[in-house]
Order: sequence, then structure tokens, then C-alpha cells
Amino acid sequence: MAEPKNGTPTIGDVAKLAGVSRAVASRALSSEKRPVSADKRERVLEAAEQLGFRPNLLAQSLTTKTVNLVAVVVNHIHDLSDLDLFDLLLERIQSIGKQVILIRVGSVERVEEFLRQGVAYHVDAALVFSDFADAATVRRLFRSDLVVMLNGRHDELSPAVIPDEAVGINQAVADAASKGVRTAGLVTGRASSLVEAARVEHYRQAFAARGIELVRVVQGDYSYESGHEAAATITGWDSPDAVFCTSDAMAMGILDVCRADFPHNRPQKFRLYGFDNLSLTDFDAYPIASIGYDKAAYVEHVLRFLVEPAAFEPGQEPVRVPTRFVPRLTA
Amino acid sequence: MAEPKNGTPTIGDVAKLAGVSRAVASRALSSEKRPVSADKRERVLEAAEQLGFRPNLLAQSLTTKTVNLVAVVVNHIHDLSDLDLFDLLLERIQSIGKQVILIRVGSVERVEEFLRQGVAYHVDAALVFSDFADAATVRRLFRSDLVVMLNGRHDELSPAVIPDEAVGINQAVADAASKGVRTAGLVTGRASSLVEAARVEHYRQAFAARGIELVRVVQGDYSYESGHEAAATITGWDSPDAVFCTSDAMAMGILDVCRADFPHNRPQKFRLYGFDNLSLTDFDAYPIASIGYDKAAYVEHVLRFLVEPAAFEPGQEPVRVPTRFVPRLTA
DNA sequence: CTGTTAGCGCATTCAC
DNA sequence: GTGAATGCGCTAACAG
Repeated sequence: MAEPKNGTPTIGDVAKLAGVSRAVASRALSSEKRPVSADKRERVLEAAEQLGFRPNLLAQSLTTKTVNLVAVVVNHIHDLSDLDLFDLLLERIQSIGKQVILIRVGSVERVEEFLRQGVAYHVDAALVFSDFADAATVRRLFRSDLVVMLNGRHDELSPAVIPDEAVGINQAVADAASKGVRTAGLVTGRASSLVEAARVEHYRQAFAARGIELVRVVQGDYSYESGHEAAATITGWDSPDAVFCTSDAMAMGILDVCRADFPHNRPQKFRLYGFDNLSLTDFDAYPIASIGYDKAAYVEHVLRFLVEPAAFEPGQEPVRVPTRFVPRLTA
Repeated sequence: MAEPKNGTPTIGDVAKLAGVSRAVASRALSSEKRPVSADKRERVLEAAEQLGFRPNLLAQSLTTKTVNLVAVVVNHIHDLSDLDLFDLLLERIQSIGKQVILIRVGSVERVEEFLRQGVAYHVDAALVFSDFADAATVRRLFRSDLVVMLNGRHDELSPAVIPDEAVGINQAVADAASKGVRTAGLVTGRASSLVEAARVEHYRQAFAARGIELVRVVQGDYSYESGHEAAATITGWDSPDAVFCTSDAMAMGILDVCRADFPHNRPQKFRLYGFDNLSLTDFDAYPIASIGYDKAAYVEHVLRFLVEPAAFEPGQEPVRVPTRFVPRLTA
């Protein structure tokens, strides 16, 4: 009886049943072409099948020094507002034989607690969407040199991929200017975020360049609800010619409050521009002109760092994925 | 120099620096109260701090036999249409000291390939949203006896949590009947899913019980687009009095096509009922009456199986979370 | 080509 | 209280 005692068969059990050494069994089971005689390989595979053997990836990792695990770090799941992007990312990561461990850091207040506990697997790589920490902290936390910063908080030692927002913002503002817009309102997200600060600055510069006067700024938090609230302040009888939002969700909130100003979804009192190009903006009810980027290209850039870590050289500039203006009815 | 050679310090390095044995270091670093003299514990902690020591969870798991990893299995990320639920689930799982490894199985066609490769970590538990496999297969795949089936494909050996859909469906149909609805249309999802089959059957029974005639059935795939397509078939001059959809997204598609039939979002030619109670139905543009359940309660039930696996006895009935009708304008 | 051996990093006996 | 020794499951390096 080659059955293991405690239930889950190890490679040792397989080897015993096949009548070979553990090393041979290991080679036969390996995906790479290791030298094993045909008949022994056959016997091993059969034994493994019979026993229902599944390699213990943890033990495997202990010796190979590669865990095939990548951490994806977010503040909240809602950061993944773009599920299309995330789905693609997950599929591609799995396609190169790695698994994703999803880490939710929570609110910024709890970050310190998170860092102190520091219970984190030593992963091959970490993809950081969350703005909770800088690159150095993340590298320490995960014991990984390969930390791809997607939050704008990169440094010389870690690669980064960031949307080049200036392009799309300029296109959107140019679109507005070409339609005679002279005054604008801006609805922003949290001021604390580096990405957001840069985004706002791009809008300001684009306005200045096109001779558009920024007459009002309201701070929201990217959410639909905050768009709802902002509507009261930023629109009304003295609406600016156009309202730009740094998230589609806020634009949706504003649209819902001011739908009367958009008969047949076309702007009457002011034009409305969002940001993110959410798939929701393809729904009839929210035909919001937006700014987006090629998600497939973005994902491939991230993936390249995972597949070819050596391709990154310290000090290398962040990879920039161009954004573009996506016209829709509200513009 | 107590510094390790290759960079990442092990508990051995900590022990050496503190001038104690590895065993003592292990105890001092343990969260449980193990016998260590005060001064040595102090020295160990200081040494660990100084070296920036992070325990290797993989190696730890190898001996403790508990990896603190739970797999969440989905077909596509879009299965997580309810991000509120997922966010809560993730937070609670992490709060009990476990991490989530998110596994995307992909389309049903690719399932077999996935099973053959069988590259899966041996996890403490797996939560299966995907309908790709039955409980037995999942147990084998993850080498875990604790597989919580959330897809309706449970068996005697695995615990399950499932929404009790009959309750909410009956309430919704009762609501329609009370408003004089005599004929109904039904827009369904994929016929292959067990959950969907049961759902449809509940609608049929509720219709029969209330004397409502089911005059039309259209099959979609839960998506907004399929709702769009279904609209042509199920509505028109001979609309049924009410259209029930087995997902909110499909109801949204129908609403957008037939918005003229809902002046001020109130039904004129037919009433519209969705399913899932997506947070989107709280947006002004999609005030769709729906059927939902208490997400917090659902998550706590799932969590209980993770925390107290022993509480489950083979043959135990699935835990049922009651659903309820959520009235909104379209009804 | 094959089998033996020696770790990977850690927790855990079991003597002291 | 403490530390030396053992083993978790696996693969890499070595010697046949």
C-alpha cells in the first residue's frame, strides 16, 4: 500500500509507488524538459495520477526562491472601479503562471497599523494601486525588489506605469474651446493624492492655454454621491460653460441632478466632461464625454515588468500610457 | 557583523544577533505567549527590528500546516458585480489574519484546461463563486476540505451559503399582483447555471400562485447588452404588464431602450423588476425595483465557516440568507 | 540518465 | 527557561 497516512500524498509517495527516487519523480513532474527515461516518466505520471498528487507550491517555492505570487494592493475594492482593467490584468498575470493575492489596505488611517503588523507573504512582485505608501515601504513589506508603482509614488528603484493624463486633458479642453466654452468649473477628488494634484494642475494649464477661465472649483471624493452634492454649488443659473470632473462617477452624479439641462442627453446650459472612461459611460443613461487610455496597452506594460524584471534599470523613467479624449453626447 | 549575506534576514540571523538560539527567537517573535525570559525577548525583538526581519510565511506554513490563505474563485471579475459585498468579504477575511488569493477561472470552456494544469496553492479554504466545478473537484484542486460553495453546487461534504431567493421573488411578484399585473415577461440568464434554473423556477411558481400568466421568456446572459437586445422581443405594443429580469444589468438595458415608456421613471406600459439590488439602482437614472439580501449577514455566515470549520457537520443543510423585495420607481 | 544528499526558513519536540 | 536536533515537501547539486 503506497497510500500516504495523513491523506495528502507527497512527491515521496509518488516516487515510492513508481519505484523511483524522489528526484526522478520531481523531474518527471516538472514542466521543463529534464532528463528522465521515458518508461520511468510514464510510471511516475501514472502514479501521480493514481494518487491524485498535487505539488505543494509552498514547499516548492521554498527551494526555488520564486513563489509565483504577485500582490495587488488597493485601498478599497472600489479603487478597482474599472473592472475591465482588473479582469484583464488578472487574466494576463495568471497566463504567465502566477497567482494574485489581493490586499486591501483600507482607509489611510489604518495604514500604519497595517504596516506594523506587516503580515505579508514574500511575493515575487507587488502592484500598487493604493496610494498608502511609497515605493521603499512596499519593497520592505513584501521583501521584493519588484514593486510596480501604479499610484504615482514611485522612486528611482522601482518601475512605474502611469497614464499620461496631460494628453487627454488637453484634448478634452481643446474640444470645449472649439465649441465656444469660455468659463469652466472643476470638480476634483481628494487633495491628498499625488495623482489628483497633478491632474488638477493639468486642467489649470490647459484652461490657461485655451483662454478658458476657471470660475469655480469644488472638491468631491470621486464618488457619485459627491457629484450629487457638487451639483448644487457648481451649476445653477450662473453655470460655467463647461464642467470638468476628475472622475466619471462624479460627472454621473451631476448629470442626474441636472438632467433637465440635458434634453436628449445633449447639453443646454453647460457641457459635461468626466474622467476614467468607465464602461458605464457606454450605457445610454450616462453618455458622458470622458478621458481614457488603452487598457490592454497599460496591462502589457505592467506585465512586461513581471516577465522581464531585468529590463528595468534604476532611474528609468516611468512608462507613460497616453490618454485620449472620448467624445460623447454630454460634450 | 550579524548581517545576512543575501539580503533578507532569517530568524537565524536575528537569533545570532541577539545571542540566543533560533528556538528562543522563534518563541519571542511568536504572537502567542511562549516561555521566554524577559531580557532575551527584549533582545530578540530589538534585533529583529534592527535587521528589519520579516518572517517568511511560506516556511512558517510548511511546519504549521496552516497557510492563512483563502482562495476566492470566480469565472470573471465581473461576477463580482457587487463590489460592496466583495469589499466587505475581503476586509473580514483579512481581519481574521488571512489573505485572499483571487482566482479567475475564465470561461467555462477553459475550465478543463484549468483543472488539468491544476496549479493551485494548498489553501486553508476556498470560497467558490464560480460555477465551474462541483465541490468534490474543488476540494481536490486545493487540497482543502474547507470549500465553501457559493454557487449552488455544494454536496454533503462541503458547507454552503446561498441566498434564499424564493422569499424575495415571492414578494416581488406579490407586489406586481397587488398592482393589477396579470401578464408577465421573464428575461433570464444562462440556462446552464444551477442557480439560474432554480431562480426561474421560483418565478414560475410565484406567477402560478398569483394567477399571473407568463406570456414571454427571453434568454440573455445577465449583461446590460443582452437586456438591450431582449427589449425588442419582450416589449412593444403588446408588452406584458410586467417584465422581470434575473439581473439588474439586464433590467437597466431594457429600461434604456424603453425609457419613453417610463416618464419620470414611472412605468406606463409595463412595470420593470430587476434582481441583485446593485448599488447602481440607487442612482437616479436606474431606479429599478429589485431583489437583494443583507450582505453583512451573508459575509458573516461565510466567515463563520472559516473561523470555526469544525462547526460544519457533513450533511448539514446550506445556510440560507433570506432575500427581500426592494421597491423602487420602476415597479 | 539516476539516486543520494543537503538544504530552503521555520516551529517544534525533547532533553538539559 | 533554554538549545540542539528533527522534519515539513520539495528541488538543486552532486556523484554515480
